[in-house]
Amino acid sequence: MAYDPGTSVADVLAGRVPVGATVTLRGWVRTRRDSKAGLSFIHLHDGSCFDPIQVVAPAALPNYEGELRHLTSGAAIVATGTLVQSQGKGQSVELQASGVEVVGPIADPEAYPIQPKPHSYEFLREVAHLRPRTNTFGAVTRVRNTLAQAVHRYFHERGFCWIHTPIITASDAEGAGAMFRVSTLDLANLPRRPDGHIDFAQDFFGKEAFLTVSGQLNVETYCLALSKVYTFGPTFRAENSNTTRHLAEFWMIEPEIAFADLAADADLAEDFLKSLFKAVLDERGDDMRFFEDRVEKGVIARLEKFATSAFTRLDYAEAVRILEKADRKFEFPVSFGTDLQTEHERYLTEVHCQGPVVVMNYPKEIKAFYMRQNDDGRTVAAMDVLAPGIGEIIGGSQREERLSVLEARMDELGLAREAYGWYLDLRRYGTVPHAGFGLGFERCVAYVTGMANIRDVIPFPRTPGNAAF
RNA sequence: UCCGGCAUAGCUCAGUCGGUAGAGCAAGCGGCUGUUAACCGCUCGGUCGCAGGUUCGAGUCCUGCUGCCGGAGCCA
Repeated sequence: MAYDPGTSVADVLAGRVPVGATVTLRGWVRTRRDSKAGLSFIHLHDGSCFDPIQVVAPAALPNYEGELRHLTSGAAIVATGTLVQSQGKGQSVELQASGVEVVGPIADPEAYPIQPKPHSYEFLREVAHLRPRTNTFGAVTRVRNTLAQAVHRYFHERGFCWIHTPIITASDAEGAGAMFRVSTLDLANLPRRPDGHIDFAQDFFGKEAFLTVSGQLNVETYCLALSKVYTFGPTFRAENSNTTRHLAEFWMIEPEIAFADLAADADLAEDFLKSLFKAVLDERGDDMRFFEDRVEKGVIARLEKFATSAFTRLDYAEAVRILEKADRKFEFPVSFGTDLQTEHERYLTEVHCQGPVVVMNYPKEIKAFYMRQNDDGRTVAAMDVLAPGIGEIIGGSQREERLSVLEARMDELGLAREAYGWYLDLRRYGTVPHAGFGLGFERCVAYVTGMANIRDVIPFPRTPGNAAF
């Protein structure tokens, strides 16, 4: 039998239910106001859209005195009635209730943490199981969902294949950051080899295993068979990072395209980001108006500008020249060969270009081994997409597809070729120029919503010292 | 990890020169009103983060610890 999704508040407020119709709405109480005219106004939300619907509960209802007049924020109710034009201001339609069932009352109203008032984000992180009931977190959640759907839609429509790269990796070839160990060994009684080292041969996988820090190396294998691929899944970094833009567990999107160079990679990044932001502007106008009013003035205009104007593209060397000529003192001096600091990225995006910037062709010394060496011998075909207010949102590169060049670079860096056997095979058998990038999904959500802290755009943030819930 | 800041009622905060605790909101009761961040009155609500120290006396000054927040580094 077909699933009946029922009627949502969004259906009603969007006009998909005619005035005069009888509807049943299910959700949670946001506020209740009483009128001695013999009725109560209950704002009901069900998460389907930003606005709640006003339910008018007449005092004549049998459970009015006993239950409805005592409803407080957070109680779960089922309201049935007639959809009518509102007699009051502030909403066009409302539900004239013929019955309101209290499904889940609030056990102790004084103890219920979510009050109809502004809360600090710090406090709401301590009640992360209840914060999705607030305006802000409802809006963030819907925007996050719209972005996720838009990611898959963008790639699907362009013939990309979604590759499910592993979460657990026993490959010691990642090198993108500190990793979380995965083990079933008894920590209190570790098996030892004769030389005293831990005997990982007795561990679950017969060798050391970790949570992935990136699906890139794995997804390259499918790229060199299916041409256009991407990953979208959780990744893990055990870095002791305590900032507003780092999480120990976050979601990353990593497309990889074959027969493509760095310029194509940058085109993809720009086109992709723009399509995501357009989707949010098209689908979540209600939530974006809230972010505009209460979170960050100007977010909507910023997104619109982002979605319609070309990204500035700069060579790293050119970026360095701009910074050297900048009419401003930096804490960290810039010169060719140094990595760009946060203050430099901010100057480029917020002052010099006043918009997103793609910085390309970095010195090879500050970039990963797999990035393709340019003909100048000192730079690699790497790019970062920098966004005003958030910094690096995308990092990508053309990959080194030439076996001898890749092996030489690995030797230079002291990386053991045996550990990368399957990765090097890709360069032995049918190698092609290919490129890709990684987009931190939460950074994207934070940028779109204007939320200042990445811990507030993921349901249950994991950071050093904190894995509650 | 480094630097800085903060910790007082369920929440957001005030608390002067060191003299034993305050407001708004929430919650409860009442009043008023087609209300909408409602309004008015009353009530309930505190081991001032923890442990020491100085002092006749510490929310206030000092030391240590813990937690949180911001910035930096690492990166997405």
